[in-house]
Amino acid sequence: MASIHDVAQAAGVSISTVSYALSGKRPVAEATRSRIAAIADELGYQPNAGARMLAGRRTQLLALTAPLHAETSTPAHMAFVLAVVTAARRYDYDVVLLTEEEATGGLRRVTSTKLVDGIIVLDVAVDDRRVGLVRDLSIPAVLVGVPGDTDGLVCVDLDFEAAARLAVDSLADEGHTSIALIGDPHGIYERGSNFPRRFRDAFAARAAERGITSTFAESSRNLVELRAVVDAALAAVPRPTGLVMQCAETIQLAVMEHLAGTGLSIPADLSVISAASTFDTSKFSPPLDVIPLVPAESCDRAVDLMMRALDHPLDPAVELLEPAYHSHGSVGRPQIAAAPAAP
Amino acid sequence: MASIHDVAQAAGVSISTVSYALSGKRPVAEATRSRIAAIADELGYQPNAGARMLAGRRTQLLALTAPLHAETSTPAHMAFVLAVVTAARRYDYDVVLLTEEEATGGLRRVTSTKLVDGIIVLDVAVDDRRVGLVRDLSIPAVLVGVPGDTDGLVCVDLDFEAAARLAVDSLADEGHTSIALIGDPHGIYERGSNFPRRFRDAFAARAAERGITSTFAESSRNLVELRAVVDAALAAVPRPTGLVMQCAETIQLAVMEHLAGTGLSIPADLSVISAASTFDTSKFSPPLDVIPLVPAESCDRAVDLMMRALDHPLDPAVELLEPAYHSHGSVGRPQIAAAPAAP
DNA sequence: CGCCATGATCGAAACGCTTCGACGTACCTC
DNA sequence: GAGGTACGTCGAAGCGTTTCGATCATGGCG
Repeated sequence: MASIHDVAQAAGVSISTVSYALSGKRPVAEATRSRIAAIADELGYQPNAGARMLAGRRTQLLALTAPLHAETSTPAHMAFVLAVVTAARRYDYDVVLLTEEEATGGLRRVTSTKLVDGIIVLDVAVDDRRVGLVRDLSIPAVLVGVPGDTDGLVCVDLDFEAAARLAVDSLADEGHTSIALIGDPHGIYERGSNFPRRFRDAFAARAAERGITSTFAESSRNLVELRAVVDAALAAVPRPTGLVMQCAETIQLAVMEHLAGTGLSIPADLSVISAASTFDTSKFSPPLDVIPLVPAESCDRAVDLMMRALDHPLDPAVELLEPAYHSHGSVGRPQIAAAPAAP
Repeated sequence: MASIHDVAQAAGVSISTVSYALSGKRPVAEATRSRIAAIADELGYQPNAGARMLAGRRTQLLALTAPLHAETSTPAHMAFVLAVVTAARRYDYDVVLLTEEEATGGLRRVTSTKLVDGIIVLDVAVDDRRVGLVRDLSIPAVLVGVPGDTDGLVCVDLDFEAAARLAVDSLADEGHTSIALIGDPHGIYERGSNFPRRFRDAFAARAAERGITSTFAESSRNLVELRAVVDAALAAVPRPTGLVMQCAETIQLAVMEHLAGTGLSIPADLSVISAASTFDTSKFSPPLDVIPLVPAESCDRAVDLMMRALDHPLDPAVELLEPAYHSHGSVGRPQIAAAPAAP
C-alpha cells in the first residue's frame, strides 16, 4: 500500500534518496539510511513489482518449464520443481510455472512480454522441442538434464556415467563377477530423458572394463511382468550376485518385495544398490546402498548459473555433478560357494 | 522487442488507439482495427508485462501455494498443481509457485508487492497456517480443500462425505452387509488435510444408516505392517465382503498385490472400490471401481471462482463437487455362502 | 587561498502501458 | 436547420520505480 513516495515524504527526503538508501547502489549518509530503513519498515513499504519490472532491468521472475503433463508425474518431478523454487528464493526470485502442454508457447510468451529474466528447463529429453527454442530465445536459460545436442547450451546434471561406474566398481571391488541392472520400463529409453540410456551404457561399458559379466533388463510397471523380469535377470549365467536398480521408487519397492518373497537375503545372497534415486532408500527393508540423485544439488547449481548468466552471458557448458555413494549395508562380498555351485 | 509505440507509428495512429484496438475496450473502426492487428502481428508485438501490471489493474499472475515440502510429495500433488496452471492459462493468467517452506512469507510478499491478483491455496489442512493469513490479506483467495474454520473463505473440494456414502451405498446395494475401509496411514488423520477424516467418518455413519457393519483401518507405508492391517481388517466379524480403499496409489497397489497373494478373487470373494483416487484404477489388475478425485475439476472450478472474484468480491462459500462412480467390474454380489459359513 | 575530488542529495527523465476527457465528424431527430 | 448522439481518434496524465546527471557542501592539497 505504501509507495516509495510515502516513504520519501515521511523521511523528508527525495524519492531517489529512498531508492538509493534501500538498494545501496549509491552511498547515502548512514543517519539518513537508517532513518529511511526504519520508516520503510514501519510503513510496510514493499516496492511495487510491476514498477520494478518496468523501470529496472530485472523482473525477479524465472520461468520454470517442467515436464508437467497429465499422464506421468512422479514425486521426483515434484522434488525438482520444489528445489528450483527454493533455490530461486535465495536470490529473491520467484518462479512462474509453465506446463508441458504449453511448453513452447509459454516460453515464447514469458520471453516476449519480458515477464521473466531467465528460463530453467527441467527434465530435458534427448530430443526436446524446448531445447531448440531456448537456444534462439536470447534470454538466459539453464537446462537441468542433458539433451542430445548441447550446442550453445548451459546444462547441469548428475554425472550418470560416473554414477554407473561407481555402482559397477562398488560391486566389482567386493569381488562380484556377475552383476545385473534393472533399468526403467521400456518406453523411457526411447522417448524420455537420456540419463537412463547414459546410465545403462556406462554400466555395461564399465563392467566390460572390469572384466565382469553384466546383464541389463528393462523393468515394467506391471507387477507380474516385473517379477518375470527380475527372475530372468537373476537367472543369467553366470548367476548375478549383485543387483543395481536405476528406476522409479515404486518399481524398486516392488522388486524388493519380490526379492523378499523369493527368500533371497541381502546382502548375503544378493548385493543390491539403488542408483540415481531421489528417495530415501535407508527406509527400505533392508536399507539399500544408494548413489543418490539429489534434486537440490542440480537445481541449486542451475539457479547459481542462472544468476551468473543474468550478469553477463555464460559460456555454454555441460556441468556434470560428481555422484556420491552412501552405504547402508546392502552390499557385501559374494558367497564364494555360489560360483562353483552352478556348473 | 516491439513496443506499442512502434505499432502505433507503423499504423499511423496514436498509442491509445492501438491499445483500444487490441483490447477492444472502446470501439475502433474495423478498418483501423484490422490494420493495427496485422501490424502488431507482423512486428511480433507483445505488451510488456511490467508496464501492464503497473498501468493496468491486473497483473495476470496468480499465486499458487502448494504443499511443496521436501518430505512428502506425491504424484497427486503434482496433478493439482498442473491442473491449476492449466486452468489459469485459459484466462491468460500465469502462475507463481510458492513453497510450503515460504508459505506465509511468500504470500505476504506477492501480495504486498502487488505481484499477483489472487491466491489459490492447495491441499488445505484442517489447521493450516495459510488460512488465517489469506483471510486477512485483502486479495482474492480460493482454497482447494476445506480447512477447519471456513469462515469468510471461498473453498472448493470434492464432496468427500458424499463420496463415502456413494461407496457404502454401492456395496450395500449389492447386498454386502460387512464392509471395510482402508484409509490413509496414521499421521494423516492428525495433521494432514481433513478430507481423510471426513471420508472416514461419513463412511462409518452411512454404514450405520444402512444397517451394515463397517470396519476401519489406517494403512501403513511399511509393507509388512500393511499386510497385517489388511489381514486384520478382512478378518473382522462378520467377515467383510466389500473393501474400500481411500489412500495413496502406492498403498492401494500394495494392497492389491497382497490380496492377489492371498488368493482372494475380485469380485467373487471380495468387492473392491477405490475412492477419492487421482490415478487410473482401470489399469490395476483387476481394474477397480473408482470414485475419482479429479484434480482438473476442483482446480477448474477454483480458478473460475477466482476470475469471478477478481471482478467483484465473492460471497464466502464452501462448494462441494458431486462425486461420480465409475464401474470397472470389481464389485459384485457377495457370495451367499460366506455369511452362514462362519457361525 | 583557490581548485578539485568526494560525498550526499535532489530533480527529472525514462520504462511501456492503460485510461480518462476531449474533440471532430457524421448522422438523426424534431 | 439547430440540437443531440454516436462513433472514432487523439493527447496526456498517471502507474511506481530506477537511474542519470546536476547541485551543493565539505575537506584535502598544492
